[in-house]
Amino acid sequence: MSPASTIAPDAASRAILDAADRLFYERGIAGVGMDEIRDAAGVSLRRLYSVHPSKRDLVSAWLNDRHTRWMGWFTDAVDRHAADGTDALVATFDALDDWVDTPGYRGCAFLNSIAETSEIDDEHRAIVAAHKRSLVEHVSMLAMRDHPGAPSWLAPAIAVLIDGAIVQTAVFGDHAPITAARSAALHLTRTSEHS
Amino acid sequence: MSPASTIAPDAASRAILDAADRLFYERGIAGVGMDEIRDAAGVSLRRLYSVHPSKRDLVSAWLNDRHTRWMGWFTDAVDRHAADGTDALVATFDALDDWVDTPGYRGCAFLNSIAETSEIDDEHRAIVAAHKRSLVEHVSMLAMRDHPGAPSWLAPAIAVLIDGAIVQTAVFGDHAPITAARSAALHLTRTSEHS
DNA sequence: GTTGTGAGAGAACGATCGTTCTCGTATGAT
DNA sequence: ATCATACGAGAACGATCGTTCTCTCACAAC
Repeated sequence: MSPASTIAPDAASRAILDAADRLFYERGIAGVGMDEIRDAAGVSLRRLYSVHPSKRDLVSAWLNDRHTRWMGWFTDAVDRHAADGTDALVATFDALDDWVDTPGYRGCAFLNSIAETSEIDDEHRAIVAAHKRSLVEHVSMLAMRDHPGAPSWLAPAIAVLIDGAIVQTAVFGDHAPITAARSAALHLTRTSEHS
Repeated sequence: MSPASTIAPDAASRAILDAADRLFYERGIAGVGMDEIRDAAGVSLRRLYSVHPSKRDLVSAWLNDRHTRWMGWFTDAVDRHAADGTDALVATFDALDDWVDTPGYRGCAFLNSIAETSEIDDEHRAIVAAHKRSLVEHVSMLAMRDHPGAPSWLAPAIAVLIDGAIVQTAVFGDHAPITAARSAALHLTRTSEHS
């Protein structure tokens, strides 16, 4: 049987990362074999290993790729929800509301990935910590822009509410934690200035 | 070589659950083999399987056991920190502060366990959801007792802050998220009555 | 046309791990 | 004392999976 046509290198890379994203996110890293990534990406195992020499490497590449895509989506979604005058810090929870409705929602891929990392995998942990730091920094930027007089704990507290809402919605399967977090954020942004 | 003396059944059960708790929590469920549980518990594989017919069963038993022990510790720690007049809802973060200093802290064992569960494991998910519901209910009880006039979103928002603080401290490795969450909780409990 | 290179298909290998089986022995009943 | 049962020790089995290897063919250069 003749081999299937070879895909262009960059298209193959994209297909691999897309397959990794879908499978790793929905079933966990340990729950997906390289064979399944190969099948879903439509590449050969040989090609897969030539692009990512190990599963660890593939996971790192996936996390980095997802980081840029998720942060892009998040900042856009917050801007969109803040466009009608909603406070940007409060709008972060409207963005989360959209996300949770996505089919296959399973919480935060980054938190999930370190939770299942047995022993210490410094590389993956570092990527996850950088991602979360990114999130906290974006929230801080919004807070400094819209609430310059707010206490210094406001932005990190909003970030804590965001992560808490993400994990609780994954556990409970409903929007209630986001709704409660949004109410708290609304209250905090309205009453914490100059305190 | 003569076999080691057989341990009494209930002592063996306790040793198995203690070993499972230490190993599963520190290295993840998939990262620990039944052989290691056997070694750490000091029982034979035969006995281990006679008490828990499968690893799944052992994980369920471990989660249930940890649930009762963790909730007992948590409620006690909150009471202890609230004894000096600190608001009970705020004291939850003082309790978390103690926990995070524990050597080997790796965040919430329940959240970690569902994060690494590939596919859908309904049994474990149900235990985790029940645990988190328990936590939310305890916080609600404290809120109704000490802040009867508070809005209905206060207790679930505090619970979101608790879970967010737990996961962020695990990611960042410092107390900052707990400190910020505590400040937010303090502000919320002081200003949200009757609103 | 010949030849060399790169890659697809998928078998194979080695390690890990959940689970079961075998064997030998200690213990308790008769 | 004999025998049956229970159980510890640990080998063995089977499945899974990350990784590599082999075989083959397409295609480009000369």
